[in-house]
Amino acid sequence: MANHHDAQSFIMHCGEMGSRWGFNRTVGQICALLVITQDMLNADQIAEALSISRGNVSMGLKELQSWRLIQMRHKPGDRKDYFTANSSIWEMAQTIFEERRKRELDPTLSLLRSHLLDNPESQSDYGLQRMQEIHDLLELVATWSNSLNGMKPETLESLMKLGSGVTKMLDFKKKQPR
Amino acid sequence: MANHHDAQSFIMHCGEMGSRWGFNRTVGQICALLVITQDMLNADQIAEALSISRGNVSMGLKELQSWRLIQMRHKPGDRKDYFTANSSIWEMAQTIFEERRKRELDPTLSLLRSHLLDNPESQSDYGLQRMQEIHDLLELVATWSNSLNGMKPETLESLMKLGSGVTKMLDFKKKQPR
DNA sequence: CTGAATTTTCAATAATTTCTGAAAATTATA
DNA sequence: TATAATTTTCAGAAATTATTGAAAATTCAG
Repeated sequence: MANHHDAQSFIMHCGEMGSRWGFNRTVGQICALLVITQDMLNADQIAEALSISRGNVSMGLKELQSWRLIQMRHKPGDRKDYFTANSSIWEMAQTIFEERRKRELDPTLSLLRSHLLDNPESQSDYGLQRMQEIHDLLELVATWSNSLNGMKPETLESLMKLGSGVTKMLDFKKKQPR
Repeated sequence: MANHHDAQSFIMHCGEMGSRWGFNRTVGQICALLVITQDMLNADQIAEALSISRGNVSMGLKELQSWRLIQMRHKPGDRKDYFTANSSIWEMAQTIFEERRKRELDPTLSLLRSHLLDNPESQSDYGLQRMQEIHDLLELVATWSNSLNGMKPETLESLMKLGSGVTKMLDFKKKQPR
């Protein structure tokens, strides 16, 4: 690690942002550390590097595994568990996206679904109408985010690079259907 | 409000989800209440409806205004401030999206930008390389999310309805450049 | 200007979340 | 199997965040 200061400040930043990204400070720090470290690290090394307790590292690693962001490995002749970031940044981003959908959208979607099923006479009620709108929006976002999941990094990248061009593409497509 | 139970359970749900969506319980509840209520409400009515203190309502309303999700209005001959959700569900979703980008992406993007500028010799360092990758990804996501901002609800909707079809469209575009 | 109506602020406290570290559980080695 | 190495758990402590409510500030009608 050439510039220790940069690494350290990046890790601390990820700790501070952690809660905004859906996990806590320690989890953010551990994740950052594993992402910018090439070697595999064991729990003691992580605790040492971040000055946090062994128990906290254990919980953090469990959380990161539940997010499918890190991988456990073993070194021959070493009984310790070693950890490393799971894959490319692209794939990690996709995973985070998917996990967040599960945590932030799906519960609400299922609540709304059941409410709306129980109330077929929704037309009349303003509140239920709004809930229907929210439901439809979330469903669309969920479908769409699902379709991102399957995409290869390259596809995703070229799609994103279109940026605002995507609007133009839409118009283009409309004028020349398949 | 035809079915009081549905409304209440939706509001409570939004309170519980609040923290996952980037605000706290009360803010989630106030937002939900204003979204499914057709009439404008004043702070006392909100406090009453949610059984929370007047002070808490005041802070929650301020927060929601900073998210640009609600609007303050006045009734003739009434000195109280009245509040209502700002716009359509579509537009609210766009706003939330944009605000979250500002809070969850922009700070990291700017940290990374400055680190990478300070270290032109990044090639050699694994950590800096990874930071570069994260930077590029975030920049792409930010650009792309910016392009969503300007879109009309209809455009956004038709884009989303494409769902996974977006991949096919990409291929199509490649084969027939402009 | 005065004072009533209203909103905002903020210190105190309640609630929640995170973290520690020692004990319990697990796993591998001899 | 016994024991040493390692990880996990979880009760309690620490830190953080949310909430209350009373006091301060603001706004406005007369």
